[in-house]
Amino acid sequence: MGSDPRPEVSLGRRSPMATTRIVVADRDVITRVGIRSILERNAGIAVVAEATTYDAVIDAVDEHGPDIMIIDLDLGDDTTRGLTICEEISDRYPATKILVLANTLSELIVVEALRRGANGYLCKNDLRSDELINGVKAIQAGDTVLGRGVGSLVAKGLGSTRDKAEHLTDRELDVIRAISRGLSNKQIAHEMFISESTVKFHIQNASKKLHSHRRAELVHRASAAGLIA
Amino acid sequence: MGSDPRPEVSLGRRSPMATTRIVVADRDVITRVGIRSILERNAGIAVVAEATTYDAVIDAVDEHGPDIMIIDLDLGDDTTRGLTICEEISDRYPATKILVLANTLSELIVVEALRRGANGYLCKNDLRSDELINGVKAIQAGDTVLGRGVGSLVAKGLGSTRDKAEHLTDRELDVIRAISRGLSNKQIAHEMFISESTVKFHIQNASKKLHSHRRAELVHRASAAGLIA
DNA sequence: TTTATCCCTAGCCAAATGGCTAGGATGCCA
DNA sequence: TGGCATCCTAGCCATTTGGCTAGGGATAAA
Repeated sequence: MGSDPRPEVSLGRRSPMATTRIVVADRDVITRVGIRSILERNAGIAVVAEATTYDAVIDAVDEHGPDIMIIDLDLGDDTTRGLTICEEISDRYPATKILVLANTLSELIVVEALRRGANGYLCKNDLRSDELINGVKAIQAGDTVLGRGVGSLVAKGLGSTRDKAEHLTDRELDVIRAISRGLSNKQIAHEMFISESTVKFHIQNASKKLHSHRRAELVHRASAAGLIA
Repeated sequence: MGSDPRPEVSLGRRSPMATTRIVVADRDVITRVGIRSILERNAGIAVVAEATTYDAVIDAVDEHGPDIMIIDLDLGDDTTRGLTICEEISDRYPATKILVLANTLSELIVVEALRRGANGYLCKNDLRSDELINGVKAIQAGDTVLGRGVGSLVAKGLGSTRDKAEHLTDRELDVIRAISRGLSNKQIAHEMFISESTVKFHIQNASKKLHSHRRAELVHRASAAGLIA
C-alpha cells in the first residue's frame, strides 16, 4: 500500500568522502522526513534510503549496506516481526549497526531488541534532536546507546536476577489477543482447537510473565508493551 | 520538561506576502521537524511556532494567531485535554482552523474532535506528504478534511442514528483505569469510596458505549482509543 | 415543571475466572 | 542421557464477573 516514491538517495548532498550512510525505516512519512532533516543538518551523515515495510527494510539494507539502520520496530501489525528483523540484519550484516527508535518504552521490547543485535534504543517521546545526532555518532563509533529513561529501565530489569522480561510464546500471545477481543475461555478454546484447560494454562503463564492477576490487566500490559495491536 | 529551544519562527524563509501561518503541536521533535520540512517545501506555508505541551499550545496560538493549528491530541498523559483545547481554540479564535494529526484512528476521538471544532483529521499512518500539503490548503480554503479511512469511519458512525460515539463520563474512565490495573470490583469500590454495585453500574454503562461484553475487551478498546494511558 | 444526565445503591443468578495441583507429549541442546 | 522449554489436558473450588431489574438524588437545561 503505502509505497512512497522516494527509494533513492537525495543526490544533492552526497558528500564526497567518509559519510555515515543511514537507512531509515518508519511507517510515517512525517517521521522519516523529520529524521532525515535532523540528521542531514550534519555534514558526514546521509540518509541513503527509506523503508516503510518490513520487507522493504531488508531490501534496502541488502542494496545499500548502510553503516546504520534506524528502525521503528512497529511497521505493520506485527511488532514481533521487527525484532526478528533486528536479528536477521545483525546476523547477515554485522557491520551495519541498528538503532531502534520506538514510540513507547517497554522493558520487554528493549531487552529483546538488544539481545537480538540492536546497538541502541531511543524513545521518540521527549527525544531532543541533538540526542538523536549524538546517538547516531556514538553508535557509529561502536558504542551502545540507550536514551534517557531507557538505560535505567534495562538496568533495573537486569539487576533483578535477569529472569524477568522473558518474552511471551506465540500461543500465549494468541490467547491474549483473543482475550482482548472479549472472548471467553470457552470461545478461545473453540477458536484455537484446544481445550479450555489449555487456554487457562496459557493465561496463567502469560500472567506470571507480565505480573498480572486479572485478564484485564494482562491485556492492558500487553497493549502498553506494544505486544498486541 | 521537554522544552525545546525553538519557540520562534525560522526567519530565513518568511515570505513577503500572503502566507498560511501555522502552529505545530506535537511532543516529538522528529514529527515537528518532519511536518515543518514537508510544509515549507511549499511557498505560501510557514510554520511560525512549535509547541510540545498543552499549555504551550495555548500560548503559541495566543501569541501568533495562526491560520491553522496542527495538533496531535496526545501531548502528555491526558488525551481528553487535547479535546478541550480544540474547543477552547475554536471558541476564542474562530479564524484559526484546527487540523488534528493523530497516531491512531479512533471513531470516538474523531467525532469528538470534530464536534469540538476541529476542521480536519488526518492519521499519521500511511499519510503521504502531498496529502498533508493538500489537506492544509483545503482547510485554509474552508473545507473540512478527513483522511483516507477517517471519512468512512465517521460516515458509518453518523449513519447509525448518531447516538453512538457518546463519550465516557469521568467516573466511567476512573473505573476503567482501575480495571486496567487489575483491580476487582470490590477493590475498586473501596478505592473510590462507592459500593460494588456502583462500580458494576459504571462498567455496564461504559461497556455499552464501547460495545464490549467483557472487562478485558473494555480495557483494550479504551486503550486503543487512547482513553487510558 | 418536566426532562435529561450523571451519580449512587440493591439484589438475584448463571456463567466465567483465578489459582491450584498433577499429570503427558514433544523437540532442542548440552 | 538428562535437563529445559513449549504445548497440551484434567479437575477442584472459592471468588468474580456479566447481565438484569428497580429504585433514589442532585444538578442543569428546556
